[in-house]
Amino acid sequence: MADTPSIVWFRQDLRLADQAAFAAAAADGPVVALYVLDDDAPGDWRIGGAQRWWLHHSLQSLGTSLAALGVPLVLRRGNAVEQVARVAAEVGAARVHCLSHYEPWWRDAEAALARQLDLVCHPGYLLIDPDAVRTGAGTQFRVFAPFWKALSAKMPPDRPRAVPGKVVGAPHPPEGDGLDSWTLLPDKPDWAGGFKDWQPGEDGAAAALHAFSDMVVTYKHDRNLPSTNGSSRLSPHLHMGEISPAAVWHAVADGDGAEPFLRELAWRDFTSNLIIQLPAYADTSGLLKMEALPWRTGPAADADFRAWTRGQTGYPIVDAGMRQLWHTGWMHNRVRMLTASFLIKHLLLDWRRGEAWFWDCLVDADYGNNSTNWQWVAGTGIDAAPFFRIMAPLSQSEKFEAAEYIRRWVPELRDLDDDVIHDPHQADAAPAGYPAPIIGHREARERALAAMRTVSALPSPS
DNA sequence: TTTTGAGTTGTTCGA
DNA sequence: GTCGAACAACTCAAA
Repeated sequence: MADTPSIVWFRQDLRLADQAAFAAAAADGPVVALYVLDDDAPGDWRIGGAQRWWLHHSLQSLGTSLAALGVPLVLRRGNAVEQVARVAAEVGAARVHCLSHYEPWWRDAEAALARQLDLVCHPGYLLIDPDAVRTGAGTQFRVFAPFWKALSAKMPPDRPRAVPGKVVGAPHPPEGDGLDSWTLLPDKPDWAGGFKDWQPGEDGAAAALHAFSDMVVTYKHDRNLPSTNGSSRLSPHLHMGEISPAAVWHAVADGDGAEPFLRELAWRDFTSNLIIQLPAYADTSGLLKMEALPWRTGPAADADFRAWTRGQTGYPIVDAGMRQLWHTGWMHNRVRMLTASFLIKHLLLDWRRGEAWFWDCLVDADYGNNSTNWQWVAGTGIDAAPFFRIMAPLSQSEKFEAAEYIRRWVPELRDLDDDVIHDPHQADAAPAGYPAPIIGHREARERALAAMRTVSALPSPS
């Protein structure tokens, strides 16, 4: 064990258990723990408002856990490459350990740092190293089904490792910022009051996994019902790396009926594969000809967008979802599809506007997942859905039994019966305070189909 | 190289 | 009410 310290560079891996970079640094000698808030490198995809709330609490949790081991968490703000290099110079670090991350700005940062110091990138954000899942031709997959087949053949992942038993802090840790000085929490107004059911941090992640492990059996069915608590709600914990996907896999894989959930877990891996192949996927259609779609713009379109963000479209299931998102930083997955489809198809607004809104509002906002899912709904992605798949919000609301969900998030409709709450205007049951539908379903559907046809008729640019 | 089968999550219409 | 067919066209992955 050397006397010179090593740095653990934390990013979306804010945990101590099954954290290969932390374990490696602890084995190397004295440890300096570092987190850098870099708002410039990601450009428009800097951490959004809701996730900043989460980050504050997760860093607080990590800092407490590290302090108990005698290692302060050093906080720096600015260009990540510069800050990591500067701290390495300040403490005379021999080496920097981190987990690999796959957002384009992180891949750039890792490459830049590797040129100027001894950077060791460890696996652990995904179930498996993206390089390890390949087609027969040696390329990375672009279709989920064969990707899943190839990935699951290499499962299970290694058993998660415990927190290292022996950790020594560096004798003279560098100065850092105070967490409060970053003002990650909302102030005026404090819109995070509805976030109180979340428990960010490694302990909260473990508790969420424990709670979910009994529900895996019913996941396949219940996950589609917004009124039912059938989701894992692990997404923000996984995004922040408060728990490893390997730990999640092992907690549920031996139970009955685990496969549907494990497939969802593997989607994180798949979307990381996609953004490695297509780094600009959040900004550019996977199908180039889709860039010619005639999105609505102008004041009327902007007003419709505002109505969508505020949950004032007159479609109860859509409004319930958008309000849940605003109040809790999370939205049920079925409703994410419905609200996204509504923005894109019914309102004919560019999918990137919705993507950016979700990015700012979701505590689980993730570059690969968010872009892949929006492009899937839009039909612009490389895994394009058929253009005629236009979700019908009213029939989906009935099919997936969303009445209680609507009552919870659209209190104006609280007193309506199940048979009218999905479409109160049709039954002439809407109370005065609830807006009329922003557009009729049939009319919207036909407009969307016409718009899609204009690009389908075009030759595909090659 | 060519061929073949398949692709997360749907909706509408008409028999 | 239930059921099957139609809704397009393209790319990917593997044989």
